[in-house]
Amino acid sequence: MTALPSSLGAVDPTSDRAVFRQIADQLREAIDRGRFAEGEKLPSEAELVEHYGVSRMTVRNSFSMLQGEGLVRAEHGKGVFVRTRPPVRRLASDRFARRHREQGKSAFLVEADAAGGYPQVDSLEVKEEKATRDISTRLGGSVRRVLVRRRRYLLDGRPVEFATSYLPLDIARGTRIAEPNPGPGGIYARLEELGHRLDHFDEEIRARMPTPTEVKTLQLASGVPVIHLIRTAYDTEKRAVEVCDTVMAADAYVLSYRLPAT
Amino acid sequence: MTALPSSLGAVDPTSDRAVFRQIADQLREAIDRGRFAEGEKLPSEAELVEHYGVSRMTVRNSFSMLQGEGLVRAEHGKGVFVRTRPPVRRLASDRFARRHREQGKSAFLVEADAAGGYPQVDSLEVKEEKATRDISTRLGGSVRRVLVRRRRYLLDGRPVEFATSYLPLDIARGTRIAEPNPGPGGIYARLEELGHRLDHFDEEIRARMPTPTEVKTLQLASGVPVIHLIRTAYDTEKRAVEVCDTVMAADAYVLSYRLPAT
DNA sequence: CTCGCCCACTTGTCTAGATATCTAAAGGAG
DNA sequence: CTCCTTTAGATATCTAGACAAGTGGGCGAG
Repeated sequence: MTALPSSLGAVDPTSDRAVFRQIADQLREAIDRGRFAEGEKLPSEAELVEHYGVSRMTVRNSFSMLQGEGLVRAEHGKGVFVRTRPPVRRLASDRFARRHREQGKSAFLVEADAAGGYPQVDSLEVKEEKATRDISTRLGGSVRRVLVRRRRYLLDGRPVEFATSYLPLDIARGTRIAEPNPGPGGIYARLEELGHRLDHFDEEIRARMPTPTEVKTLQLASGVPVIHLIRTAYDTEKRAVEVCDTVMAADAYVLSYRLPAT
Repeated sequence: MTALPSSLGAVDPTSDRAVFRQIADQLREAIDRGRFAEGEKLPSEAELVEHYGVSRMTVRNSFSMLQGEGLVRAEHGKGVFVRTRPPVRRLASDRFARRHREQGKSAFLVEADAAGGYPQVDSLEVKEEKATRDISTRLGGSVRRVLVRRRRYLLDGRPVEFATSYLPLDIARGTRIAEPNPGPGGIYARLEELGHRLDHFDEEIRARMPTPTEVKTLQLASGVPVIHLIRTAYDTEKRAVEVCDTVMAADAYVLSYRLPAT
């Protein structure tokens, strides 16, 4: 029973609750109560082994619980730290409003400015592909090949969002939309110039754990889910002119919508 | 190298990638390819130990990775199974439309009917409490005490959502809203009868891993995040008349919004 | 003083067990 | 036939230790 800086309690080996859960409970509560501040290092495995008189695997099991809950982050060779919350991006439902496009800014830049962060876009890829069944359905059902635009957004150097846009070839081929940089106001501005006046967007939102690919692309810590948003843009002719599939680091986003009560 | 039903490959102990990751990769790919169907049992730990020639902890480590990704679910004494996706509830942005209230149905029942499931509401609790700073701010800043309505929603017997509504006392006290069953059309219908004609709702959406309490309340499997939705209802006088804090099992929901392009 | 090596400390990975508990099916008592 | 017990097989928990690998500070060579 060494004197740990936080003076954690003891565990009851005869309890129904597994020892590693009891240890996790105590650490969780200490974090919640602020005994360990954001970014602060927790006691090392060796210290907890000695304090609780348990095996190292038991302590590691506790840490892995807390990691799964997104409470802590382990750094090889350094220690286990209380996770810090990154600055969040607030996505308002008016982010695609025409008035923003007319100022020549893309939705991402508008948001980043508001949040005061430093925005970047990378891994830009533009090409033609065969549409999946799902994308084809969302685009109206008769679309076979599509123009695909992939890009990753970073805020203050940290990747936060990975987006893929799909557009019917008869609309996008040979236009500025098929170029890496579509120009001021983004592809929505170009669509309107091409005569597709936008009417509304449908957004579908899911949340789930990331795939290993997404963990790499978004550099996600364990215990951080992703928000999966699929947006379909419709023009005033009721035609679906774009599907945008977006995967966002859930700890970096708050989505915000306004619904009429009528 | 026993003949496993799925004939998984071998691992390379000299590889940079940890053995338990390689095993997890192979199982993940087998699941993705449909070699193991939804709900199907994976090979037991003992079988994989023999197949790969590794220790049991290594296999368990692989399983725990897949569990964290929400891909599989372990059942004590039975085995490890590919997770089945529950029926999802699609929450449309018109779910609070007046026309639904006027039919005397609450939003949850309207949705459940559409999905063909069997809806239930339980752990109903109605009482007065001191407002937290956050709730007070959302209700306009000057509210000290609030009426609190807590309830849990179940679909086909499975808990899917836990919601807490906060209403200013000067609006709700002594009305039908303060009773466990607020009557046809729910509390929004009562608010309108009380002269608070609803104008719009603001919704804030986050996704994160559940707290231990939420895991219990929603009976969440590991690797399932929650969607945290905070809705504020405004009447035509621009007054916030209700804040509803909702935690949903993310694997049971798809949220859907329609945004005007203007 | 600076650079590079070494060392202490940390987490990551893996082994080889032991015991507990849960499940489901088989078998025996009534 | 029904009900209880047994048993095999499954996961859950825990121990004790080993080696690998990343981090950062100290120290000695130059």
